[in-house]
Amino acid sequence: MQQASAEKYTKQRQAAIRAAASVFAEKGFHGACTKDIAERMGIKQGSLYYYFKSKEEALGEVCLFGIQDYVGHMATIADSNQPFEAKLIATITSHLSSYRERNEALKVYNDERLYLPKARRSRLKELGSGYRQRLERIFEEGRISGAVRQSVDCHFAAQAVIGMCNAWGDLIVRDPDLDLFTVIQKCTDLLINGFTKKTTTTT
Amino acid sequence: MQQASAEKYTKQRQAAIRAAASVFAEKGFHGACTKDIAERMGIKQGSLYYYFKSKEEALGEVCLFGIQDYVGHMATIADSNQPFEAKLIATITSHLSSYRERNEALKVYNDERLYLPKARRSRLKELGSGYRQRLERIFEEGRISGAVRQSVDCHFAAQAVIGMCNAWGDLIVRDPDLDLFTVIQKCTDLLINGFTKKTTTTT
DNA sequence: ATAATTTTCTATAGATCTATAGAATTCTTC
DNA sequence: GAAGAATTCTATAGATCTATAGAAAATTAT
Repeated sequence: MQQASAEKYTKQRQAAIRAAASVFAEKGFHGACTKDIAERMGIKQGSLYYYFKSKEEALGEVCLFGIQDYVGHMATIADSNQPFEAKLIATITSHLSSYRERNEALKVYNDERLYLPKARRSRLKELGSGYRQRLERIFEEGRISGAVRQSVDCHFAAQAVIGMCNAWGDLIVRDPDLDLFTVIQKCTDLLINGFTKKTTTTT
Repeated sequence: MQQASAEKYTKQRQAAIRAAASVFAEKGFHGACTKDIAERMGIKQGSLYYYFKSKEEALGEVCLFGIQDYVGHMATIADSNQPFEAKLIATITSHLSSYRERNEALKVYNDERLYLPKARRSRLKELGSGYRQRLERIFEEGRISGAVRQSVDCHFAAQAVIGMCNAWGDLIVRDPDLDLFTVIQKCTDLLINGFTKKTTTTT
């Protein structure tokens, strides 16, 4: 009668995950009720449990869906042979594109993932810290190759990029007319060159 | 018998607000229950309603408490006569200091304020957008005075600073041993000079 | 068409949570 | 130490929400 838990990604289950993402994004995990999610799918509350064993499982799936895309992307970027600036741009592009495409799930990942029980969070944590480590590594390599200033703290730099992307992601989500390409350009310029007037001295 | 709603800031009420901040920060608004808050104060659930008319009022007070400090600070900074860089440093210092001092309330403001009903949110919104506008103005003035590059988009720059401060705030909250002064230095350096190698040409 | 499988429905137990009322206690002030 | 005010307590109504069981409907395979 029940199969749920088996991680099949049928079209229906995708729809369930998206519905959950949408409701969680709007009302938060605890604020949302399973009835809302079911209704957004056009089914009744009880039927939702055909797709998820529990409300928490739904949250877990949404979070995973929210990040798996750009986290996967990061592995490719980090392992590529591009110079520092190209890697940075690729990172920002990937992150901001995700915001445009699956902003709801991403918001849920950012805001609600801590409400998951530890057991369910571990996989996410793995992915998240893999992302951060790779980004940090990019900065370290950039420093070695001379593209990044010596005084830059790689740990803080990575955190800064993530923070900025999330802040700009908000703008992107709020204003659907905002041109993604323009945003990416502005952002990378800011990060690479800083605010103040400088002149490049190509090393 | 009841006086609650009157906005008295007695010591007890401050304690109530801090207790609420602590619980909301940990469990989120909907995830927290009034019993948790009361227990953290050492009183029973029902007694909490002596201090707050409702759970929502508690959230509102916590959010206000979380930002009023550095929002107030911003007015002073913006109106002062310092040059651009000094204003930027003062902004970051104020923001990050707030994270160290009242991180719980600040986290609640960031994460939970959207769950407030519109009526109660308006005052917060006013404060928040005042902050943002002043910060944007600082960048505009900096551009006029020549301290900020022409290609910098002030709207995005302000958003970036806010996003970065919040991301760094996370680090500060997570690691209490982190020296605030060091963090502020690293952050401002990153913002002012960017990641890549440049040489200053003092205008 | 019949059987088997998948999906959805209804109804509900069991749990939890907010807000209130009114009594009981502690603190102030004269 | 008695009167009045402030604070906390107990008990509860009324509401809401999750998860489950088992019947019903829809879909697919034989």
